Parts: sequence; C-alpha cells; structure tokens
Amino acid sequence: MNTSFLQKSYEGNRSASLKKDIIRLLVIGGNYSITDISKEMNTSVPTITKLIVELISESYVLDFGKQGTNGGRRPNVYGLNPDAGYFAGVDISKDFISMGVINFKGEMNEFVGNREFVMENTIESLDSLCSIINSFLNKLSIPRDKILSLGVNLSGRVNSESGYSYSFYFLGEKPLSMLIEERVDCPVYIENDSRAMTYGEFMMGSDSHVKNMIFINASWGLGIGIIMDGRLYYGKSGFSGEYGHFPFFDNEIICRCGKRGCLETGVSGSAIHRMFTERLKEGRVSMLSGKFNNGLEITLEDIMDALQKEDVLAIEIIECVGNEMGKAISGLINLFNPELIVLGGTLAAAKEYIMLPIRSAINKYSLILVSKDTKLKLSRLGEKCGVTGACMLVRSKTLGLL
Amino acid sequence: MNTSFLQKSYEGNRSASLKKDIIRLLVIGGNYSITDISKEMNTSVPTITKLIVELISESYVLDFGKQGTNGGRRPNVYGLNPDAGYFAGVDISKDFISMGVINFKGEMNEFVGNREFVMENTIESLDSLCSIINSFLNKLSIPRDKILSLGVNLSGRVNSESGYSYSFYFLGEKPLSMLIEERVDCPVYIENDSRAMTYGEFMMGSDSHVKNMIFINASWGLGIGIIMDGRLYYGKSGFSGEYGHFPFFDNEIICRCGKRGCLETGVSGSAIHRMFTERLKEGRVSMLSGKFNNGLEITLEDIMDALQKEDVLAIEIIECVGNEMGKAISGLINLFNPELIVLGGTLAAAKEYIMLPIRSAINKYSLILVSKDTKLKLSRLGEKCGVTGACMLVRSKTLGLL
DNA sequence: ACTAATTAATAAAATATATTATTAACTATA
DNA sequence: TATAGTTAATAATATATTTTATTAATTAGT
Repeated sequence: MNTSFLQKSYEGNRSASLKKDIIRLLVIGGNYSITDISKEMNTSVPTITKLIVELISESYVLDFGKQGTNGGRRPNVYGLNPDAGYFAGVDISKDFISMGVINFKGEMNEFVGNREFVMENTIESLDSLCSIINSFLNKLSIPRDKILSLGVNLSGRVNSESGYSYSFYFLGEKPLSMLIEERVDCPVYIENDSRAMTYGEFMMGSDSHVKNMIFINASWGLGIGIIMDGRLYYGKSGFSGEYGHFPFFDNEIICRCGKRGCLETGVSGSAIHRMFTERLKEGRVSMLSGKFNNGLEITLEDIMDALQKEDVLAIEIIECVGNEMGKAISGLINLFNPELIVLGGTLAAAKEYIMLPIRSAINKYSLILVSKDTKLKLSRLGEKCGVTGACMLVRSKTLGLL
Repeated sequence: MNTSFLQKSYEGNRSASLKKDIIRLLVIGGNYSITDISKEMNTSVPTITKLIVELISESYVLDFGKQGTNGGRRPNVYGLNPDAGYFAGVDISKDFISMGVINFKGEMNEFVGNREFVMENTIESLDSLCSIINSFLNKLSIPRDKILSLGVNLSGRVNSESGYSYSFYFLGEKPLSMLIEERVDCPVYIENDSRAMTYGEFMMGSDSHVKNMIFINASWGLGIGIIMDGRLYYGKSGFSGEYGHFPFFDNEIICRCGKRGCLETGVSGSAIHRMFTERLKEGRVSMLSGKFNNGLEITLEDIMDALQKEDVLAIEIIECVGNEMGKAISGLINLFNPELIVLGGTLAAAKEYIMLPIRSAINKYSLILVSKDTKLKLSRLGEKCGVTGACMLVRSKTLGLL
C-alpha cells in the first residue's frame, strides 16, 4: 500500500504522481508551506497535507517548523530531507576527471576536481576509471548504499536512454552504462557532457525562471545544450547539440570527426591550441616560447594560464576565436530566440577576453530585435559545472522528474 | 454550471481540463471509443462517459455510432462535430495571398490560392487586405458567426502572443492583430509564416508520431519552424526560426536585413532570382533569355516554371543552391538530431532537382550517426501549406490546445 | 493587554471519481 | 444455431478529493 513513489509503475496512480510533483516543486523551489504547495499544484490543502505526512514518514521530506510571515498564523515549511539519499557524478574530459556527490536537496557535499586521467577506448581504461570512482565513493563519509545513483558525463555521441556511448568507450555489445554499473554496483546513467553541464547551470543558475536557454560548452571541442520551455532537449537519439560539427568554415582543416569546415576547427580549445602552436612555429613570441622551444608539449591549460598573465599572443588568439564564436552564437540567437546564453567550459575561464569579442560579433551578426531578448553570461559553476550537472541530472532521472 | 470548456478560466477545474484533453485527443487522433479515450487519458470509463455526454450536448462532439471490431461488443465511436465551428486562415507572401477555411474537425472546406496582392507598410494596404479577407469570408456558405477565429501568416518577426508584427505592417501603437480584428470583426491571431507552415505539416503529415521535426520554408526568404517533443517552439518572443539570417557565408551580398553573409543571400528564392538574372546578364542562355532581353522582369515563379521545363540554367542554379542548402540542413541535423526534416515553400516545387543535391550534401557534411536518424521529405501540403497551418494553428490557439 | 484582521490547520460534509459487478452486444467455432 | 469467449456499457458500491465550516495561531492597531 505505502509504496515509495520511486518504485513501481505509477501509471494512473494519482497519489504517487502528486508526490512526484511535490518533490519536483521542492527540488526546484526549495522549502514550501502546505498552503503554497496547494496553490502551486491546484490541489486542496487536505490532500497535500496527507501526501506530505506520507512523504515525511517515507523520510523524503522534513518539517522545518514555523516560518516568519507578514500577518496571520505562521505556516510550517517543508523541504527535502538532505539525508534521504545521495547522488554521485563523474565528469570525464580529455585529460581529467572530476567527481562529486550531492545530497537529496542538491547541495554538493564532496568534490574532487581535475584528477588526471587519460581515457582510452579499452576495457582496461574503463576498469581503471571505475576503480577511481569506487575509491572516491568508498572514501566518503556517506554509507555506500545511500548513494542512489551515479551520473557519468562523456563527450561525443551519447544515448542516455539506451546507455550507449558511440564516441568514447564504445566497447561492443553491452551498453556502457551497464558496463559501469557492473563495476560500481549502483544504477548508472551516462550523459553527454554538454547536456549535463547545461542542466547544472539551468538548475543552479541565478535566472531560475528562464525557460529558454542555450549553454555553450567551449572546451577542447564545442558542444551546446538546449533548454526549451523549461525542459532539457535531447533529440531523437540524444545526439542534439553537436554544434561543433556545424559546417561553418570554408577551411581545409580536418576535424576529429573526419569532416572539414566544422565550427570546432575554428572555435574551440583545440582550435586555440592549434593556432597557438602554429604561431609559435612561425616564430611569434609568447611567454610559452621557452617551453615550446625546449620541445615540450604546450597544453590548452598552459595557454589559458598565459592568458591570465596577459600573454599577448594568447590574448590575440582568444580575441580572434571569440569573434568567430560570437558569429556562431549569433546564428543560435537567430535560430532559438533564447532568453539566456551561458558560456561555460574551459574557454569560459578567459572571461572578458573572450566575452568582449563575442558581444561585439553578436551586435554585428544577429538580428537586433532578436538578440536584444538575449542575455549572455559566463557560467556560474565554472569547473564544477560538469559534476554539478551530472549529479543534478542523475537525481532528476532517478526521481523521474524529467 | 455547464460552462463551455472554451470560456472562463478553468484553473483547477478538472472537468474542463479533461474536456480539453478529450478535444485535443480527437483533434490529433480522429475518432475514438470511450474505452480508448479512457485508456489514453488514464481516466475511468464512467468519467469519460459523463464528459462525452456533456461535450455532445454542447455540440462539440458527435456520436458516430458503432464501429467494426475484432471480437466483442462493438463500441460507439465519437469524434469532433465538423460543424461546431470554423477557422479561417490567411497566408501572406511577397506577392500573393492565399486564404482558406477549415471545419472543427480540421477538414479544409474552402481554399483560394495565390491571389495577387502586393503588401505595403501602409494602413491603406492593410485596409485593402482586410477587405479581401472580408469578401472571401462573406462569400462562404458558412454563416459568419460560425467562424470562430482567423489566423494570419506573415513573414519576418512576429510576436503572436502580443500580436505585434515587426517586419511587415508595423504601423505604430496598436498590435497588428488588433488592427485586423477591428476590420474583420472576429478574433485574430497573427503568426510567423514558417511556424504556421510547420504546424500545418506537423498536424497533417503522414508521420503523425514524429515528436521532433524541423520544417524548412524555402520561399523568397528562408525560415524554419521547430517542433520539439511534440510542441511548437516559439522562443522568448516568438522570433525563433530565423535561419535565413544565420551568418553562413563569407560573401559581400547585403541581405534585406541589412547584414551580410546571411544564409538567405545564398540559399533562398531571392538568391536563386539574383543568381539567375546575374547569369542572364553575363550572357548565359535560358528559355527565359527572350523575356529578359525584352526588358521584362523575370520572377521567381518564371524560374520555377522554367525548371519544370528542364531549363538548363535553372537546373544548374537550383543544384548549386541545393548543395548549400544541404550543408545548412546538415548543421540543423547536428544541432537538433531531429526525426524528420520537411522541405516546403516555393522552392519545394523543385522536387528532386533540389532534393538530390541536398541529400548528397547531408551525407558530406553531417555526422552520420546523427543524420541516419533523420528522414528528409518534401512537404505534403504544397501551396496549401501556409493556409492549412494558419487554420490548424488558429484552431489550436482558440481551443487552448497548445 | 485587548480586539479585529489575517492566515494556517483541521474536521465534517459534500462531491467527484474509480472499482467492481452486472448486463449487453457482438464474434468465432463447434 | 447454440455456446463460449470477448469487449462495451451501465449500475452499484467504494474510495478519493474538494468544499465549507470551525478552530488555532499569529500580527497590527487601539
């Protein structure tokens, strides 16, 4: 009878579906009084009262006691029980992984950023990834069985529904999510990195009322995430947002996808890296010239560091890339008429060095009437964006809130 | 008590909201038995029975009697009453207007295609437009008060919520929808032409299960419409879909929007028209050379006619434009991972002449994994697309089904 | 400190909806 | 053409939900 709203099929079970709606409300809006929930959900106070009592007895919800008010009897406010369960997230990028855990309320309890890890398309690499995840989870003060699920971000084509990753860790028959599940012994959802970051920024961003936003993940590659009418957009197989492979340039640079002219070949961390080393080869000077001339590998992180130290070559290249990115963003504005565009990923660390040329290109290339609707911001979450998104998204998936 | 589900606010009125859901179901799926509706809506048979009886007494719904079955008692099937009301639609393009009327069931009763009309940004032009609409509506066999609303398609930036059109008929203080309403004495909704066409194709297309589709309106300009998760996408102010002004080319052609490099300058009817006349000026021959050399104006329609007659220059230019369009469509595929892309508008009449280069460019420029999800089709509705969309959309808006 | 006004929470009554049982209408098959 | 099996529609009953009334807790003003 008193089945958890998480379990079973609740098709046509109004009570369970209302409970889910309450959880959704608390996830998005924090704490609420019964009267507020009742108004928000167009459902009577006695019904909400009954459901809240049940949710408390199931320990998903806590009574946080009386709240201050502007006249009248003070209501009790209710919110999610932080300890009802935890959700872990892993963000895998080109050379690093980051991991974290959020509680039921969505607060991040643990975070490990940018641990070095080189991904290879082998079972061994997957084993090693999973043992890193396992040791992270075991070191937590949270009992292992309280971690309800794990979200894993990967770049490239990821079908989070089927659990298959096609660009990385495409290791044959079984879906990747199942392979990881077998190794970490906990439900696993995989997701495209840009989409997860988008969700993180959407849920944690200051503009929580925003219903139409585009997140730009400008890292080694370039991907975007799309929130439309308040929902994360996937597309037919979850491959939406591959803006990096938009045929944007008339150049002869071969993209890692095999095609040429991709936006990514001119607008991305890899593009900056290529341009920068090309210039060094041509004899341009930079504070990285020494390292380069000693035959050492220049990384994208080196370039971003140099930028912070006002390296002229880095500034110049970022400006150039920013201009093209602004042009590309103009296209998105004309296409989506979004309320908000958030720039995130590695390149977002360039802050105003990249935002300035972007803004000026938007003025140049987008329809003014359309672009004046659109706010452009830097990611609030920074390097935690990927993990936050992974955690938030896996919570929503687990609770069935999407 | 027995308030029509169309009127008043039905916030928190379950009965009215269920009625709307039934209407929505019948709009999308045609006729249903009570059992089917009950299953589809997760609501009990007695409840649905009660609501259907009410809807019949309100004359929105008709009992179409017994249906054949595969064993067991035959159910009565119910569907929309065609005569419950009518919806008119007007599609205004560069040089023509088309008008039509659908009944409550969505069947087109009347259609007048491509009546010549030159739109100007003046009150006089608007007066003349409205008198054309009025005489069309008055000539119908349908009593005027049975026409519940009128949908008007315009190209350019249209905010259908506020009723303002910013690109055409931007005539000052009052919203355009109100100006037309005053002249035709019937509720008016204005809409962007590409979006309306998209909705028409979405509702009438063969692939009715498709939840993610992109419609490409390739006419004098180039616009797209977006259906995501089964819903028509508007964006913040309803300006989404302005793909024609995506900064796509590195050319020096000034677009009608004032910017340069817009996709429209290379992929659109106007681009074909420009290229064609340029070639004629350069001395290239075509079956239109005679007309051109006599100093007569060559229209886009002339070129499309010549194409049908296998004019080599027309074929050549269409092929070239098709290739660029395919490149542009590849970008959309990578971005949206849609299930279906429909090509409509004037250029769709070029059929395989344009589809072939488009398909080949998609193979060249899109990610195979993504594009193999996507079917590409020509519009089923052809020249009726705009009016059909206007009618279907204004029905949905009036019935509150969006 | 008392009173009126305001809002919250609970209880009782009324209404709405769903479940189950029953009857009806039909198909397929012996 | 009878009969078992199947599905639909209706009736009766049970359950769920809302509405209204009542009580509780609080603030602001006198």
